[in-house]
Amino acid sequence: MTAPAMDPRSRFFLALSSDQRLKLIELLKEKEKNLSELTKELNIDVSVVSRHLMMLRNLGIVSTKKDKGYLYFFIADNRIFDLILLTNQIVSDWFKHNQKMFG
Amino acid sequence: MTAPAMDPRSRFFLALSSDQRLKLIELLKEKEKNLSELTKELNIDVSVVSRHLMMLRNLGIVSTKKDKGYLYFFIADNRIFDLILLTNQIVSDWFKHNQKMFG
DNA sequence: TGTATTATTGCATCATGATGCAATGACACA
DNA sequence: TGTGTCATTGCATCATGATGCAATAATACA
Repeated sequence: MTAPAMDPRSRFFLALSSDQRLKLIELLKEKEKNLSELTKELNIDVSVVSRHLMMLRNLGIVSTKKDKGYLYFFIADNRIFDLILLTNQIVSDWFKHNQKMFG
Repeated sequence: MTAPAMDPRSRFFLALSSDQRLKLIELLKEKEKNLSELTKELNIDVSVVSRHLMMLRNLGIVSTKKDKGYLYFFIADNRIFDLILLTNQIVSDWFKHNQKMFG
């Protein structure tokens, strides 16, 4: 199942299947930020952060705008937060229901 | 980022990041089915289908019940359909907005 | 103009998901 | 008890995502 043949929805979920990319989305919820700011908050190489952001950009989750020499990243579609919230609820309920497995 | 250390939400999205697993969820929307029935509808080995289903079970998306010698798989939490519907809308709007890239 | 900062990309390496075959276990039923 | 079906798991292989280093391109600014 290579990239271009993959269903866009699967690809979309794949973009969200990373702790660090979810963290990036969370960080951008506050306000738009550039690559350096975002890199300071995660503990990984700037090239990795850049690639994570590229993945989110390619799916329209994140957009960019140039301003005074900085490239600012921001959330392109706020419905992503509804999606993540609903996921939090589903996962949280599941964990409560199965606390024996994780307690 | 290995399995147990991964955020459950990332893991959840990972489970949805596969055409075939999304297809399985779709097939189970109609009614509960067993492994043989599901395997007939996808074009892959039964062992692969079993593993896909296991992944969905581990995240509480799919549950099972034994009945007359068959193991029936069914959707455990119907909110998964809300999630997928919202995703369809986001992805669809994104493609419309960028039709030049995909037309 | 020269230097430092910002962001991306090539490359190599490692980890992990995807797949199919074969073996095994569980179980219904003749 | 023997046989066939159903479902899972071990194993090997391939594809792909994750990561860090280094190089490059673009550009702000002294």
